[in-house]
Amino acid sequence: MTDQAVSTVSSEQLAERAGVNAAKVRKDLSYLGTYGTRGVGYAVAELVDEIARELGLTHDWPVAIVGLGNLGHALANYHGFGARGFRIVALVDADAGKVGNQVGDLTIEGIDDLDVLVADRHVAIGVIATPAGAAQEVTDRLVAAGVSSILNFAPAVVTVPSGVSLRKVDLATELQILSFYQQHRRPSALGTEGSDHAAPDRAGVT
Amino acid sequence: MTDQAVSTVSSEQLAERAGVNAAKVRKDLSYLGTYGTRGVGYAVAELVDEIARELGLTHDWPVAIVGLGNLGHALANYHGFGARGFRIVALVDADAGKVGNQVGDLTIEGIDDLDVLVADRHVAIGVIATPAGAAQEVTDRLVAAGVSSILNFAPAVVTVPSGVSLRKVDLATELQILSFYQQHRRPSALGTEGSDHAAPDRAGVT
DNA sequence: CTCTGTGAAATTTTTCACAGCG
DNA sequence: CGCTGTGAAAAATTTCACAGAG
Repeated sequence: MTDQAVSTVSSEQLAERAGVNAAKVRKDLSYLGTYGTRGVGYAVAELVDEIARELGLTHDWPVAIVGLGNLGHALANYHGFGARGFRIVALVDADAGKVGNQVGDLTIEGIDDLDVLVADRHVAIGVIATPAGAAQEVTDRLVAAGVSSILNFAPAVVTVPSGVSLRKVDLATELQILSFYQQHRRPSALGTEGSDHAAPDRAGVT
Repeated sequence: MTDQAVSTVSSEQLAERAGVNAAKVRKDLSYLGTYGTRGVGYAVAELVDEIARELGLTHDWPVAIVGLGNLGHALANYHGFGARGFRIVALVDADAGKVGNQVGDLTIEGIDDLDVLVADRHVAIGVIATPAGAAQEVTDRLVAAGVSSILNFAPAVVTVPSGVSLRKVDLATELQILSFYQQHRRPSALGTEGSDHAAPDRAGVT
């Protein structure tokens, strides 16, 4: 909407785009302390700012990616990160054959440099894109080095100490969820603008 | 647990591994119609079978990946899929320079062959790994060709007709969620076995 | 008039707690 | 005994519905 120079938006419009109830939009935004204008709606620019602030996107979060296989490369090249304030500051791989290779602006570094590099560049978020077998060890090393948020793409369950945030993206799980719906496809479908298992995630707290 | 030849498991044990309450495990499993044995627990093999059946993993779901950039390659090479019954049967890209390239066992095919290929190989699930700009068009073509489930990795919102399942994995969103927790990090952390925003997804219905 | 902000109601989810089976 | 299955209670989320601000 910002791109389209829309200046204000109603809860009804936001609700339609998000596929939810308008009351929910208003209730949720009310928790942000965001004030819309009665009779008008929400100022788009203001709303974007307030949400960015609440999500911590006004801070700068240096990210390190560990594991430069296909997925690691995909993540390293992914433009969406920079656009939302995440700065990739290090690419790390255990394979000596990859160390020294250039990926975009960055050079792949060895896993032995992890400690130094995390400290020097104030890495806040570690992304695990290693094979499953290496995931726990890499996680431990990242945490030991001071990283407090981990995003795990490896198909392995890893555990972290209390106080460290952990999220896991499991590609196969996503397919399983689709498979579940395919399996239970209703004879007559509901919904207006298409189906919607696209709803975002739930999450617990540390 | 199957790998470790564990024969039975209690709701308490499952709950600990999943990071939830034991009563929830029992309640949830009760909806499956799965019967545990009182005083003993659940038979691992039986539970795995019943869950697989419920999720539709006993069926064979042919998958087509569209867009063979880094992410597409990562997905094509990702072993977790086959392990859970998803068979990748086609790789499609619009770039003539990529068509004919081999990735694993498959050869990249042109987007113009999409219709034929979806029909011939009974593709049930389409994975979008294209740039954002191409996502909606590719989705439309997949749907027109008969694909009824879409997993969208492109950083773009796509819409599908009613009756088609859609999920979106947004890599930047995952980072934003971590950033939110980092921002709101409690001075004293809770939880025993580490934090847990690793909780799975919510989902709506078609 | 329109559209927000929000108490209150409705609904859904989660947890408790315990009867009862093996 | 130990652990499931499940009503009932508790908690959380979502929706309703409307007073009131602009």
